[in-house]
Amino acid sequence: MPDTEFSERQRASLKLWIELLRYSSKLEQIIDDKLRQNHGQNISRFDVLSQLVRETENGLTVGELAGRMIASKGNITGLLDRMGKDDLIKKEAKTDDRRSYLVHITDKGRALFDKMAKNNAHWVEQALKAIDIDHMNEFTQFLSKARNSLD
Amino acid sequence: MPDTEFSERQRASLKLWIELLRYSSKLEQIIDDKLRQNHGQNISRFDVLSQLVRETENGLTVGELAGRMIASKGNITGLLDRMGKDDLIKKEAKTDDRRSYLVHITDKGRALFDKMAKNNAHWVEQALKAIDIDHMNEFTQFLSKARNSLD
DNA sequence: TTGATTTATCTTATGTGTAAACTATTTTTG
DNA sequence: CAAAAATAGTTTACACATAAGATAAATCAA
Repeated sequence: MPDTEFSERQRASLKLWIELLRYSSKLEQIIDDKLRQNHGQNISRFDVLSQLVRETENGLTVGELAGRMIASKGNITGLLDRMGKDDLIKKEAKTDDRRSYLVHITDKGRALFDKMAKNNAHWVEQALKAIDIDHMNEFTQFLSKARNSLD
Repeated sequence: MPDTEFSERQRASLKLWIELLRYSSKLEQIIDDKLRQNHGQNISRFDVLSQLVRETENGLTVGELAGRMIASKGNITGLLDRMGKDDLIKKEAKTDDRRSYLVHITDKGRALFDKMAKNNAHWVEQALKAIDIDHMNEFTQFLSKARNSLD
């Protein structure tokens, strides 16, 4: 992208955008690799489990689950099918709305999630070890505000 | 993820990680949608073209191109095949190393890229309009340092 | 120089993401 | 109430990502 055609503000925006892409995709790659190698799962599956584990009693409908997922919402049907085959989640028909299904985490899914969450916390901490804790908190706040202004 | 099991540093790391995932995936989604709707391309294809446009004279080998890509490197063969069918890039056999291929951008690819880059700069600027320019630059520097420490 | 190793890329199989069309059900509207 | 619209989820087709293994060419080592 030849810089000369753009305004100062556009140049700064593009630089930030590219750095953000670079950093987040590298970080995501690191964590995704760890999850795959150590647990045979990826970030999407971890995301599904972490949403369901908070709603152990009631479960979530497919739509609610999709809405809460961070990374992606695409092909949730297929993702849940595969996770169902692995006995990590289960779906049950909803009685009051027969279009809808409730998704629950299984005991196996919960046990796996507990291990993954523990390891993940360690890997994330390692990946961010060069950043001091005050900068981390400041950065987190900044990102949260920036995200709200995206809508 | 129940917070109570983790140290303060782990909690801060996890929060930052999740905010970063949320923000960057939302931003990526916005830009990806724009590229798809307006140009029928996605970020990976934009990434390929932006790498090739800098090397118009000599082109890049498949491996060099994969190494420079920001988002992903997976299945570059298939991606280049599809982009070749759309006449956006072309591959030629390398004479001095017959295992290798040089990838070039075509005139059509360059014309498309110029339009995409212009629009993209506008969309990125819009998406980041809530952040003042000093914060952007500060944030960019921070990310750049943080990324270097990931290795 | 020959054989072993490395390198560059491709192939294959499978998992995952995107979009559009479709089915079944529920809700809204007249 | 009946027709129309909205909603929940699936299906299909295709694009793209990941990983393992294959192939061919280049390089290294004995």
